[in-house]
Amino acid sequence: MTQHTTPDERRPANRGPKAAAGNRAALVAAAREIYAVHGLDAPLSGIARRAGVGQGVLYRHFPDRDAIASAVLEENVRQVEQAADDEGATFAGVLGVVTWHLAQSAAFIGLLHADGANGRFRAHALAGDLSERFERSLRGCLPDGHRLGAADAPDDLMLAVAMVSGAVTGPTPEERERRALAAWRLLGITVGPVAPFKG
Amino acid sequence: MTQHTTPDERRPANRGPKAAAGNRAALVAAAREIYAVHGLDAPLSGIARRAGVGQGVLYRHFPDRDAIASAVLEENVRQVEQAADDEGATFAGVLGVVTWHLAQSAAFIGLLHADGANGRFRAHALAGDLSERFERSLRGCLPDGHRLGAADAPDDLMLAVAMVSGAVTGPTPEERERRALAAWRLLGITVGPVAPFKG
Amino acid sequence: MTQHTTPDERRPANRGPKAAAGNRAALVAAAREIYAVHGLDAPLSGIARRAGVGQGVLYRHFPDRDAIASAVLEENVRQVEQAADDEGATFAGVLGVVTWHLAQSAAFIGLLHADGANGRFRAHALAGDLSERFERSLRGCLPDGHRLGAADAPDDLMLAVAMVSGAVTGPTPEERERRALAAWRLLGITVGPVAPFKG
Amino acid sequence: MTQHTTPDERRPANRGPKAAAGNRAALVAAAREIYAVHGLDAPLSGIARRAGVGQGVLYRHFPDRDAIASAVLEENVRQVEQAADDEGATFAGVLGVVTWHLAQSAAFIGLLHADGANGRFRAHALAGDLSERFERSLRGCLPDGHRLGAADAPDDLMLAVAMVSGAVTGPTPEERERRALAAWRLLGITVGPVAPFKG
DNA sequence: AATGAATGAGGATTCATTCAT
DNA sequence: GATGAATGAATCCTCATTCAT
Repeated sequence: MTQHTTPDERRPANRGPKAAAGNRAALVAAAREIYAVHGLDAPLSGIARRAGVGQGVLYRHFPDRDAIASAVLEENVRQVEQAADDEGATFAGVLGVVTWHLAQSAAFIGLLHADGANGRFRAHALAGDLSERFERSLRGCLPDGHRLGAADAPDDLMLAVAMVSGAVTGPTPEERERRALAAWRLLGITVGPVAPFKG
Repeated sequence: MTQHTTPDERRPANRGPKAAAGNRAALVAAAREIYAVHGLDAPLSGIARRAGVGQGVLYRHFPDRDAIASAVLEENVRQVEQAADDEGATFAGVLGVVTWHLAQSAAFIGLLHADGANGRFRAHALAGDLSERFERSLRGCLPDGHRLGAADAPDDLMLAVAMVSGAVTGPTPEERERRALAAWRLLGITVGPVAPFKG
Repeated sequence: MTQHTTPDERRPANRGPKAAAGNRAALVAAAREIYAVHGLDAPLSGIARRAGVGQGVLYRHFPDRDAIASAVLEENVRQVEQAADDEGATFAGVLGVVTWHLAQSAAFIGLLHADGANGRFRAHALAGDLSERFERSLRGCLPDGHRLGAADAPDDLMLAVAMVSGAVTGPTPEERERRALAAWRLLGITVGPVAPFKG
Repeated sequence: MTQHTTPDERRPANRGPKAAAGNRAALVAAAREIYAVHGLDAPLSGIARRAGVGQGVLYRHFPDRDAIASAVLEENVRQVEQAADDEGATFAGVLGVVTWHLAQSAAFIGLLHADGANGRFRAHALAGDLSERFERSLRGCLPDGHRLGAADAPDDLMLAVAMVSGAVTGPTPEERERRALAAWRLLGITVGPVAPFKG
């Protein structure tokens, strides 16, 4: 046994290396959509198909299942960071951005507090890194004296996010947003306008 | 000298109909343990193996994947019902039982507000039924004027449970209990002793 | 994502557990033939196909690639053991049996001195065991004073076998037998009739 | 200010035609090392990577898998030829060179008597050519009356080489050399110093 | 009623080979 | 000429599900 391929006939066109960046973006976008519908365990082949690329391209860009999930999450976290770094950023404002992402992407945050306990996501370096970046951004705009900033309960901030995130279910972004807002309200936390961060 | 044609190796003995009930229980127990370790997507074969029965028995008792998950959940819900029906039951007391189950079984509740949005559990009749029974029990001991019983926010009760449940992560029951209690505290809800219901 | 099967239509008949032993034998036979043609790296799927069973059956009987290779080899080794254990067995006679197996199965012996150095066969417990059994049988009928039994060169016996085995190439059993006999002759070792062991 | 449209990221520099010969040599060297570790079935991509060139370069120089293997072998054969052509060359001396190559490169010789029977190397023109050159060199210094030069057994020479080669296994060159020498000894053939040919 | 083997579709992953740049 | 991304077929392996015994 030496090989196993059959180059065969004609190929559907090799769009060349130029396509690399575009392919990566397409894969992340596809993954986001697939995750929204099928969850994090969705077949990778479906992601490649939706992105319109071959299976191999997916593996070239993302060596394993977690890599692509992290890439999806990374985009969310970056938006939150930008919102938090923005001049005049307020805690409520940033929470609005967070809430928007929660509503858009069922997978978001779920990843952040993933612990592998139930075998889902083997928290690895990147996930941990993202989680820290997310927390740092949020904590950065926490006003003095805010109840989530109590010195003797340092976990409360992320716990609250986890609670809201855990309550976010529903088939549509609208329904998820509604539930997220209700959850923040139950916690007595004020949230700004729910919207993506626009520079 | 029982049969003289094909001794047929040796079967582990067909323990007869009497074993049926025992098998069912063994399967549910096995499923609970497997779920705790491997999550809800664990191979069904592993459940049968741990229960010490053949694959066929699993299918005899539970037609599909959800059926066994529901059976596991059913036991949890029944305990909550019993706690709620108990004489002198208090809301805080029942929440203590709920919290105990949350801490024990990562799967619990997660199932209750599963909506299929993330592809996990195709909410079907049984799950819906369990959810209703759970909610009815809880609401039944909600004292007048409790903040989770506001007439204009009927969803708040289950939303709060979902929030706490969503925050419950961690490798050990102890850690999960700790987080659950912290979550109830953040919500300002008083919880009684965390323990299983003992008739 | 929960499942991934589509039981679909009608199945090609489940021949039932009775087929188990037959299937195992068919797999070993198929593997032997496939190995002869395509080498040890031949696709496992081909073995299953030739045996007329599903892929899963192969994996049920043989957990990994080495397991089936060992099973093939085991049959060869057993014949050699029987030949050696036979009353009136002579060294030359046993070598005749060994030579017959060498000529029949290109894979045989190759496995015995596999060392994984070139990444082929990860010598594992079973392979080691087979190798020992083979050597023990051979050494058992080595006459006193035979040049392969020199006390100060204990490796010579297996080395000689490896040399002959290494020289055995060729498309047909006849050609391989011819070369094997020529090799023994070069070594100055007398070999009995080349034939399988018949009890 | 060389081009102003698409700077096109940054290519690792096209080192121009002059690099071609160097690339070829690097590929052969890389292949030799890879083969030693991973065997002849090692991924071609690994060879290109180790050589520090793109995949395309490999295909430019070597149209197929066998081509590169042959190129590796060619270097070995050339050394043997040089040793044989050297003034005052002796059969034992050339065998020393052969033995050195056997010990260094597990792949060597294995290729020479490859016959495709075991699916490894589809003996093709080049391999056949190399085999002939190798045999011619060896036979050229065979002294009259040497037992490997018997007129009625013309195959004995290459058969002996194949036998020794087949016995050469082991993780280190030292171990392989030890076994090779033991094999020659069993054959009663005298071998000169084991070393590469130095002009 | 239980057992556990068989089935085979599905998903993961690897790599030989092509080809735009 | 070189680069290395893209392609996708092939293979591996797992499991849900059926069913002979």
